[in-house]
Amino acid sequence: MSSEAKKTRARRKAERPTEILDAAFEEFVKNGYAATRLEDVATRAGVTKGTIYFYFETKERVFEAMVRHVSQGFFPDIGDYASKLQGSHASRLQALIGFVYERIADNRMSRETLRFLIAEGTRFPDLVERHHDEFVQPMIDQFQEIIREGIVSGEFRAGPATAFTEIILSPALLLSLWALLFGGRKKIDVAAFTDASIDLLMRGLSARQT
Amino acid sequence: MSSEAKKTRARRKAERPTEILDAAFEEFVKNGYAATRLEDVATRAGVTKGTIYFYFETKERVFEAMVRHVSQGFFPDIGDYASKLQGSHASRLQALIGFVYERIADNRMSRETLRFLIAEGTRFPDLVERHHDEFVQPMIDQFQEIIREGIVSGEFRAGPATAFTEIILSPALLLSLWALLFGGRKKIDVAAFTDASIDLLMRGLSARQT
Amino acid sequence: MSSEAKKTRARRKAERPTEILDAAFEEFVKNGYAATRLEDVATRAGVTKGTIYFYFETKERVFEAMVRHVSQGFFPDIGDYASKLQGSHASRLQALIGFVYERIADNRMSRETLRFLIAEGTRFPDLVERHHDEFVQPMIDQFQEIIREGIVSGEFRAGPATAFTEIILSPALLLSLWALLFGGRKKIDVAAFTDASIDLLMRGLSARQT
Amino acid sequence: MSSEAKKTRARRKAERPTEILDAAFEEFVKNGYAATRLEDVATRAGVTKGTIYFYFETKERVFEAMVRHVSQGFFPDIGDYASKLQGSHASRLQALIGFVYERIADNRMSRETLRFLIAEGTRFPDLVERHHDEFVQPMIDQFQEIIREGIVSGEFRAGPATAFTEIILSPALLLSLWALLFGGRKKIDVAAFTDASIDLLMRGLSARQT
DNA sequence: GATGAATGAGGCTTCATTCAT
DNA sequence: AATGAATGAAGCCTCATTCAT
Repeated sequence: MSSEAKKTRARRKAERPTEILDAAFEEFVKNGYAATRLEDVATRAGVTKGTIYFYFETKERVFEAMVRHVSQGFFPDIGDYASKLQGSHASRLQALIGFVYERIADNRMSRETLRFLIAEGTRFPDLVERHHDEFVQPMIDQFQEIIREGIVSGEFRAGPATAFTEIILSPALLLSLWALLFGGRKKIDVAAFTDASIDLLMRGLSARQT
Repeated sequence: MSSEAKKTRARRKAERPTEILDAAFEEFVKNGYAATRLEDVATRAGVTKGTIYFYFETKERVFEAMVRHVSQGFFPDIGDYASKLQGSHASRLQALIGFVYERIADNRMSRETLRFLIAEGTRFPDLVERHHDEFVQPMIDQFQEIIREGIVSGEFRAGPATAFTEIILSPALLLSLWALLFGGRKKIDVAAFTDASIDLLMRGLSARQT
Repeated sequence: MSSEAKKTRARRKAERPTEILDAAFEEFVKNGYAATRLEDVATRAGVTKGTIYFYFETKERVFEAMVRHVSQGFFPDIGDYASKLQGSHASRLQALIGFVYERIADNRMSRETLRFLIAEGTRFPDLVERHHDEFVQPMIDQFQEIIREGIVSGEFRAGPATAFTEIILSPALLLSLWALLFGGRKKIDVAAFTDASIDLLMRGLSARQT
Repeated sequence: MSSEAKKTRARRKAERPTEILDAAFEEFVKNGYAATRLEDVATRAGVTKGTIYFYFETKERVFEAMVRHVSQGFFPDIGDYASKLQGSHASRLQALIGFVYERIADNRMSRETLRFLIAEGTRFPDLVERHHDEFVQPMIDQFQEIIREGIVSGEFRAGPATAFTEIILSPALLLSLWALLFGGRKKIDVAAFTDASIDLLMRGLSARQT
């Protein structure tokens, strides 16, 4: 008997929505929002169409719930991580950049969520808004804070880029987009790319010449 | 009699495909590939459904032709522009970055093309491939060349980032994505952002401390 | 409550394909394959368009299934019938000819199936093949056998026609075609025609002068 | 310069309708009435769609004209042929049967016309009517006459089949249908089949035993 | 809770027909 | 006479959604 089969009915029931959303993620990734059939989602989740409608009102709600569901997974605790960092502001910034690049840019779920937001953002503006408020802005704020403190401490210079902390995220975005667009064909060495980005950014921000 | 009606049949015919593709661009931007009805494209172009099928085989072909059509407009001559640049490598690099950021990142057609490629790249892999070969790679090559020469001349240092010239494009991508995702809501001052990016990048690349 | 409405869902479902195929037969007879709209088939069957597509993949599949469906009805047991025949070979042959002429040539479903095969055989070659193997060839074989035995027993002469048993079927075909082409306008008395054909054929095959 | 190109404009013009109908025949044979596109007919005829509409009002008229056109070719003069026959009634009947079987049953145009009439007879009842009156009935009448005279002269017996002269045509129909249905796959040796049919029929009709 | 048969609106595509040139 | 661009009605097929069981 499989571990799946061993589960109690109550336990299985509680997991149904999650299973559906996981299946939805794969199907929406494969075909995009409009071209995905709820029937295929159901099949992948091991249920039937009707069951999906028991848990979700419409296809749009499935999509929204799916985006929320996968969003939880890939960025659990940047605040947590940031608060535990030690050392100079420069080293903390480096660590944070590395964390973001590897946890986000190089993460399939994060990447495909970005695709969903770009592709369907017009249809689902709330999703974009939410994503910005819950993930993007806090991330920027973390960087902002370290940089501001670093300037105060004299490690970083107060250049114009400090007004656009987003710039620090941009290489990560490029990494994501590259993967979304060129997939396996034009691979970028994430670790090397991250190191190069950190080198460039740190030097650009630094108050002194290394 | 409208100016449209005055045109000869032959002249009208020659313009029809372009008119259809322009209309297609607007409709695909508004709704995305799948949710766009060719009937609406036709109406916007001032023709009927059947006429579209006289010029294009399928909806997919319309989409592909549309992407190719708009792609021609927004990046006519980066090689041209680059070859005319004078002065130090640093100043030439700055000029090129400014050119790219303003002509591409801050251009609606370019931006929406990026959305098309991200959203529908899986369905239209040839389009992505083509875009890479004709636009992305040449752009990277231009930057590559200036940087390499700048290193030889001693203006730039041979840091790890020189192996990932794409990084220089990344703030421009962020600019594009920001516009695609947050549209009018969270505006970024393009000029100031460009200046900040240039400052950061130039300082990061520079061989000496300013 | 109609008797239809009383039936359980499961029972209704089991009958649906048959109901659809019966309706399809009538519509395809009325308009031919291409000019028949699946919507009309649906209406006649008391369902909607979508239901047809729940049971059949395409219009072509509906047509194929319809031909198979009606084919089952009109020729249940020629082998059965032939094996039960008694008496001289001549009388057995006569009985078999009568059976074929009345059950097949004078049967609307059989006749219209012949029209389908002639009209759409190019588009549905498998249907023709199948029809030949399951109905035509076995029928010919039955005649063949009786004639061969009749020759051995001295009842029939070994003329050249014994190599073309199909000839015996030809008056039946003419009967079918006449009905298909001239319908009610130029009626042929089937019984009299059958008798005349039998008379002619039997005399043509017979070894002695009557 | 091809012989085609040498023709005067006036001469070519006079042949246009014929060329169109010849092309129409081939296309209608290939696809059937409904599935044939006038555009393809035009292309095959070396003209454009508009030209067809210059000569014919509608697709239906093209089809009707085409059937009439090909009908003229394949049975020019059965009356002529019959009137020239010499010898006994039996030998004249044999000759006529042979003529019909070889000129009609074994003729592609005749055969495909039969298919057109069976497939589209419901849509074009006039065509069927016309065909019956101009070709079928005269043919039957010819046979009728010879047989009647043969009975008077004592060559044929006055069996029931003499009331159904059509029977004599039935092997020819079978030959046609076999070709229409099974095409090249299940070939019948026309000459041998004709001989066998004649043998069977003549013996069936004959007043004496051979 | 779950199923899956049934619905029907909607969109892509085809093609006979028209008509300005 | 001939062309071929343009029209628009029509039909196949899809699939989100419903609901009786």
